[in-house]
Amino acid sequence: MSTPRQRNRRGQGARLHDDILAAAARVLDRDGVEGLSLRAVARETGIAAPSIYAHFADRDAVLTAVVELYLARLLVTVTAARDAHDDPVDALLASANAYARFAAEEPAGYRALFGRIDRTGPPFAARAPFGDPGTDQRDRQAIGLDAFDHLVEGITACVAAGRSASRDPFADAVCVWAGVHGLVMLHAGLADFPYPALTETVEAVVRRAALIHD
Amino acid sequence: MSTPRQRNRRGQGARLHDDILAAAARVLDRDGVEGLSLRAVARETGIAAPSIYAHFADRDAVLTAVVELYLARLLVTVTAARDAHDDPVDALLASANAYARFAAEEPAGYRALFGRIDRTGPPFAARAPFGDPGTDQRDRQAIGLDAFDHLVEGITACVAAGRSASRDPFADAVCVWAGVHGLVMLHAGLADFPYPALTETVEAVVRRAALIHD
DNA sequence: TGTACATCAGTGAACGCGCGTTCACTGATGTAC
DNA sequence: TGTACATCAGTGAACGCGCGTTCACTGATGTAC
Repeated sequence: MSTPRQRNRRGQGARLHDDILAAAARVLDRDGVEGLSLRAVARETGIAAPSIYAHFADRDAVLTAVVELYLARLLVTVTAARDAHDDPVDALLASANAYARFAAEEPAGYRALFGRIDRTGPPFAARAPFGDPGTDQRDRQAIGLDAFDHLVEGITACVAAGRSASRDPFADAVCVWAGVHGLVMLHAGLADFPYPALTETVEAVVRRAALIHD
Repeated sequence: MSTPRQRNRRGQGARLHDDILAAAARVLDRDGVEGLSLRAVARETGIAAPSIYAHFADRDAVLTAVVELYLARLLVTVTAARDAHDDPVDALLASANAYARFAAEEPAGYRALFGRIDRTGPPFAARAPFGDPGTDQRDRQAIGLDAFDHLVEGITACVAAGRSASRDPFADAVCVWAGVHGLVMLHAGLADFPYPALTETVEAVVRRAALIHD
């Protein structure tokens, strides 16, 4: 951003927060997580680097916020795709495809998501697979976990409809997730490979991993 | 490495090459690809940073060499696991498990492998799926591609033995690879999750993706 | 056997860079009287 | 309506750091005579 921004009016300072976030998302998408420096974000936003500190504690806070934003958008996309179908198999396939397409469109964000979750707290391990939504502190991992719970429920719904032979929806959800995640990561990390079409491959992976029949 | 090394005798300078490589592999394993700086490698080796330039052109060359070493070791491991079985299904499952275990043991190396291949030339796209071993220039990607060809052949062997319903071993090999890759990457990126046992999950993923029956 | 010398393995100091972060500041905007 | 002032949004210069890389060098090892 070479055009210098004009300063916000009084009381509108919070706007810069969102501008920084949007700029950071662009930087992440363009240069990857290792290119996401405070100075790069400041350049992209069109401000001086120290201005960021009025809105984010440090570089890490910016990265965390970008990843949270990405995760929230991903979740909305997947949920919308799922809710567009009544048939549980269609819903499962549609959400998997939405997930894969979203991740494939912004691979750097997707990679950052998993790189980030890595370094944070215990809540994943602390929660039992289906456990305890009472003491749920709604942080990023909990949101991510909810998404996984949705996947488990999606497979369970297929079983209930007589369309899946799964006898352990949790374990099979791990297989589905691994397949889709792996597909996305392969495409992102190894772009020059004669892959079959993404959509068809996602469908095959999900059908097989989730033991869909008929 | 706080103990200063004693210099090699004349004619033995090439030893440092291997020492640097081994030290770089340790650094990669410990600090990840972003921690693999020339100075960190020099510290780990017990030499001054400029000494590296006698053996590697630049930082990138060190990283490339480490990744090549990693890939070569991975290939040996997988091939050995495969060759220990006569039954084609057993061979397929064993090689997938060897792959996954190796990757899970050195996740930073595995990640670096895919991060590296990314940024290099066209040979993956240039080669047709089964094409043209005549003009094969044997570089790193070609080696990686060979590994993928082995996977395709493994599935083909299962089909020939009447143990797989695959009608497109290439496409199904992509599914298998994605599943195993995804599993490894999930474990590496999101360690705090109540995964089922890795070996069982790998086996389920491979059986389903490769359409193994009986 | 002794000595002068070439070679080789490796070093220490220095460079310029981009980074995260701090600090004291500036100048426009709104408000109290 | 005018003016003094507080507040707010944002800046510019500077810090110390680790980095990749360069350069001229050192000192042990082997070799020619």
